[in-house]
Amino acid sequence: MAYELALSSLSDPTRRAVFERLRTGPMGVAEIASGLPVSRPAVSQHLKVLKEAGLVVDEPRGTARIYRIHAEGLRDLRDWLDSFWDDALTRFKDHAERDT
Amino acid sequence: MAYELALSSLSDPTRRAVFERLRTGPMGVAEIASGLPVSRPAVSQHLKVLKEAGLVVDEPRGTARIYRIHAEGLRDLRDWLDSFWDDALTRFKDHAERDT
DNA sequence: CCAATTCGTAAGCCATCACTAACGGTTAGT
DNA sequence: ACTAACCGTTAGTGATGGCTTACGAATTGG
Repeated sequence: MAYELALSSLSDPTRRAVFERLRTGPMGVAEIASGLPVSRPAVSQHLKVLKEAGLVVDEPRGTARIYRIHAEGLRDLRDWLDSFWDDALTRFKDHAERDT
Repeated sequence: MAYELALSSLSDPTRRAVFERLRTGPMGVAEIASGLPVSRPAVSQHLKVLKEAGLVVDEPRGTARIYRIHAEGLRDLRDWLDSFWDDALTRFKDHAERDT
């Protein structure tokens, strides 16, 4: 039901870069921005989108705010993709049965 | 390596509608357009994008041109998503071992 | 209490993209 | 050969969205 948000969120290259940067572990906004060719506020905006899509979670840590990947947010998208394989298999099966 | 194209292609709602319309089976452009709130050329443009992303294949059939889903085009995207689960599991494992 | 650090937000600019309308090409049938 | 059906492409327009700069909020440490 929420795979649309995950798709639109991950469609942007910079946002994917932010997301993949978190693969190395949780970190703050400034640390994410360093190493990316965009400003810190831009990263903050991207994180907001990723958070609304359920792909990241944040936690206050002093003055900083630590972000980390929330892989569960990808579940709906994954299920949606899998349904196409099921359809493809069913269609292939029907096609095979039609030849008998 | 081509999951970026699949993501950007499926990020558009209308394009997703076109893609899901083909779930019911192969059909022509006019048939896809009927039932969608956009014009036929718009559908044609979306199909071009989906084709470049390897998500659909087309085949001439008289004056018509039949499109159908090419599920294999989703494989790279699927693999990419799965890699995040692997990372999540590894991270969880490391976290558990740290507590021992 | 004051200064420094870290971050989110608002405003504005610019590029990208989806959409329509009009045209041209190709095939099937008479 | 002519007509009809089906489709792809182009040009132009309007809207969406990402980026930067500037500002304000919250917390830590001296």
